[in-house]
Amino acid sequence: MKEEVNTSLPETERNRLKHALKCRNLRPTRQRTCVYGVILEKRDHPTADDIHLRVRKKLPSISLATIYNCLDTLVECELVKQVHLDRAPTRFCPNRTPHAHFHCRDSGKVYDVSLDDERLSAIEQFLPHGFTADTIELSFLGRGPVTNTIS
Amino acid sequence: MKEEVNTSLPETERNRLKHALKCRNLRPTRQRTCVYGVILEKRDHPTADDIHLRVRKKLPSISLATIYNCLDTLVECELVKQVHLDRAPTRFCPNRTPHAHFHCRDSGKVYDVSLDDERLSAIEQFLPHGFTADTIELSFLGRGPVTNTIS
DNA sequence: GAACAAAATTAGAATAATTCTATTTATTTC
DNA sequence: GAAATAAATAGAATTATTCTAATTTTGTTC
Repeated sequence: MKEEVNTSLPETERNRLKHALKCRNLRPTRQRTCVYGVILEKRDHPTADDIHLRVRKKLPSISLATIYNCLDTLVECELVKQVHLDRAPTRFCPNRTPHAHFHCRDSGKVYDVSLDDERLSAIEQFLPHGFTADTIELSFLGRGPVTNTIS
Repeated sequence: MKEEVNTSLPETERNRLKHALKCRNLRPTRQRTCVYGVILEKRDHPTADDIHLRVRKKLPSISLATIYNCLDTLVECELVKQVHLDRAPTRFCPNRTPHAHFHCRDSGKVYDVSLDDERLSAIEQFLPHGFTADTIELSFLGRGPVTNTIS
């Protein structure tokens, strides 16, 4: 039995997802759509576990294994990027434009740092002859701008 | 009882370690010395587990927890860097000069990609105003130079 | 639209990485 | 050399991720 569940993914993104999946002979299942929706909804670099908690509000029976499956598919489709910081669980990011990440030691927050074409190609040129990269990950660890505190 | 074990760390590195530890009021224990020695010996970006196996040849009773403790200390002392690739265990690298990492999809090998001052400061300038980073991690995922294969 | 094949999901177990806790051992300081 | 502190230890605990085998869903063919 197929229940209709609103996985509330805006038209543009839904089409982007459908298209990217179709190119690879994969199906836009409810689970994949919903996982993608949740990642787009709150762009705070959630872990698989965070995503599981959020998706369960819409698809209460979804398992963590499926979350990982869906995420792997989305990464394959280049709709989502993985972020590897510290000895911490992998985080996921739907920002498809070239960008780096900044991880604040104080707040734990992760910020996107956008990279224009010039910067991106500068980085690509770091590679010695014979090496080609399909994925570049750049991350900073430090302190972000001082936020107001009660002092 | 103190057994003398040769942890075979060359003079220069031994001094570097001693100095870095002293600055932070930490002690150059046999375990720390040996872990550092092993990391310097074979610069293949080993995991904590790899390091455990290697150190045990010299200090057979050392525990994995101590390996992690020592590694954390060495990272704190800026003698060792952590490398975070994929959803894989953290690797450790004794290259103290600025460099990026290249991870080969085919062989799984990790290469250091050295960064001169110019490149490093170019990267630092990516950060928006108000952000300061003490650690920068840049990694590439792709294919390395083709090695000879039996075809 | 029934029947089959292929793809995807599922629960839960298994594995593996890392951290924690409580105890023991070693080192420094007085 | 005793007290105080730091570090190491074993092993348990926790957590992240993967795997397995069974079930459900989807797509295709007749």
